Amino acid sequence: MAKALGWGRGVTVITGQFLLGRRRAELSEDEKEALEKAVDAVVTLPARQLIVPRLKPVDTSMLLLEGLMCSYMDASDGERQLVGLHVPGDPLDLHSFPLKMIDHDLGTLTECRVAQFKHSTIERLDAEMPHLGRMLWFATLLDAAMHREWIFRLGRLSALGRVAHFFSETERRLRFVGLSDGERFDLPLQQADLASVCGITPVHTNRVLRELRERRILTFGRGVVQVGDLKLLNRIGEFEDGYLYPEKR
Amino acid sequence: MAKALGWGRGVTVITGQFLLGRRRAELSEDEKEALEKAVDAVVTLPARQLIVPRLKPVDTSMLLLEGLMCSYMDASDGERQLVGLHVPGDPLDLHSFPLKMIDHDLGTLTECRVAQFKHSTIERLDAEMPHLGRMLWFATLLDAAMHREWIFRLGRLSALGRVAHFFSETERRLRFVGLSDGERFDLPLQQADLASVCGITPVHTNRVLRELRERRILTFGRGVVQVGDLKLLNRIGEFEDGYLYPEKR
DNA sequence: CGACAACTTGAAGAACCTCAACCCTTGTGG
DNA sequence: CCACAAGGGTTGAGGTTCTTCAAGTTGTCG
Repeated sequence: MAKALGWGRGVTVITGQFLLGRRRAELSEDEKEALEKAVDAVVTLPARQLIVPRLKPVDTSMLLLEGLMCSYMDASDGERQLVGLHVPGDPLDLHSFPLKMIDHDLGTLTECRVAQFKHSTIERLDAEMPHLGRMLWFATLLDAAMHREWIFRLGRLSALGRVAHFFSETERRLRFVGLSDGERFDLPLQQADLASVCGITPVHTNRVLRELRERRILTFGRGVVQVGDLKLLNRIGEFEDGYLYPEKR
Repeated sequence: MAKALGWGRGVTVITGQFLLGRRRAELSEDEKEALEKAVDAVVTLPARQLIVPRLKPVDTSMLLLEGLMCSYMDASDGERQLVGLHVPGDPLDLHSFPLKMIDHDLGTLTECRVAQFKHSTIERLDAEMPHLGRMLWFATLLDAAMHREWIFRLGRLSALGRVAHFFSETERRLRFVGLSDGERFDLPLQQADLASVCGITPVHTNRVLRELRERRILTFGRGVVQVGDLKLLNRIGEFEDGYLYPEKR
C-alpha cells in the first residue's frame, strides 16, 4: 500500500493520474494530498465482471488505476450498447456521489486495479475544500462531454467514421495519461466490443477494420492498435480534442 | 421582475421549476431562497438563435423558464445533431461553471425566457452551502444520464424506436414540470428537428410519424403531440424513467 | 491434438438514404 | 380578395449501407 512509502507534500502514488493532461495543474499541493489521503482502499477486480449494477444505492466511488472498464446498457433483445470506456486516471462512478446510484451498469473489460473512496469522505472533502469539490464536479462533466460526442458519432457518422472517431478519442485519452505515443497503444478489446461501442454489428466492424487496414490508416488485433496515419484517422472520425478539455500549453 | 413581489421564505417565483419532480424536495427553504436571490437577471431570447457558442469562455449560466432550447453539434457536411433538448426548469449551461466553457452550441428553438446566474455568485453559493452545491452538481448529471440514454437510443434502436423513445422521454420530462398530462402536450418542433435528434433524415422521420399515426400510437403536427397509447409508445422506445431520477413517491 | 473462441468472408435482404416531384398551409402584396 | 411565393410536410422510385445468416479460418489453451 502507498502508505508504506511515507508521506510528503504532493506525493500522489495512487491518484497521480487523476485529471492528468486536463486541469490537474489547477490542483494545489494541499488538494492533491487531501485526495490521496481520501483513498479508502485499493482493490483488484477480475476481468469481464459487472462491478456496479444500475439503479442500486451505492456509498462508494472509484478511480481507475490500471486496466479497462466500461459503462453499458442492454437492450431488450440482449444487444449491449457501451456508453462509456474508462481508462486509467478516470473516475468511474464519481457521479454516483451526487446521484446516489448510477443509471447504467459498470463493469470490467480486463482485470483492473481501482481506488475506492467513501461518499462520506468525499462529502467532507467537498464541504471543506470547495475548489477541490469543483474539480471533482469538473471530472464528472468530462464524461458528459464525451457522451455528447458519442451521440454525435452515432447520429451523424458512417460506420467507418464511428470506428475512426472511437480510435481517435481513445488514442488521445490514453496519451493524456502516458499510455499512447501516438503510433501504438494497447487496447485489449475484441471486435465485438468495438461493435458495442459503435452501434454496428461485429461482422460489419470486421469489414470496417479491413478497410482501415487496407488503407494503411490503422491496424487493430490482439489488443494492440498500430496507427498508420493519425491525421487521416482523426479527419475520417471528424475528431478534434477540444471537448476533452486538454490542458493549455 | 420578481423582486417587486416581495420576499418571504420559500418564495420561488423564478426558480420554482428547478428540479421539480426530481429531488426538489431535498432543497431546504434556505437553499431555495438563496437560489432565488442568486438570479442576476431574467431575459427573453428570440427563436432559432445561437445563444452560447462552443469553446468560448463564459462567466454566466442560465436556467430555462419558458420555451424550448437545444444543444447541438454540426458535422462537416453541415448536418446537425441535437445532443440535448431543454425544457422549462432545466439548467442550460450550468456545466459551464466547472468547465469554464461548453463544448457544444446552445441555441433557442422557440422564443425563450431564461434566468441568468453569474459564475461568481454560484461559486459563493457552492462554497457557503455545500449541500446546495451538490444539488447543482446533481442537476448537471441529469444531463449526462440523458446523454447516455441518447447513446443507447442511437446505437441500439431502429428509427421507429428512436422516435418513440424521444417522445416518451420528452413527455415524461414535461410532466415533471406540469407541461404534459400524458395525453397531449405542446412541442413546437419541426420534423427536421426530430430528424436531428434521432440521427435520421427528415424524409424518413416523416414515414416513421406516419406509421405512429396509422397505428394510433401518436400524432404530431403543428407543434402538438397527441398521445394515443403511451404504454405502447414507451414499449416501442424501450423507455423506462429510472434514468431521469424521478422523485420517490 | 481437439475444442473453443475470435476473426473472416460471401451472399442475400432489410432499413434507411437520396433525389425529385407534389401538396398544403400561411402570409403578403397587388 | 385573389395570386403567388415560401416553407414545411408527403409520397414514390431507386440506390447505398448495413444486417443477417451461414460457412469457413485462425489462434489459443488444455
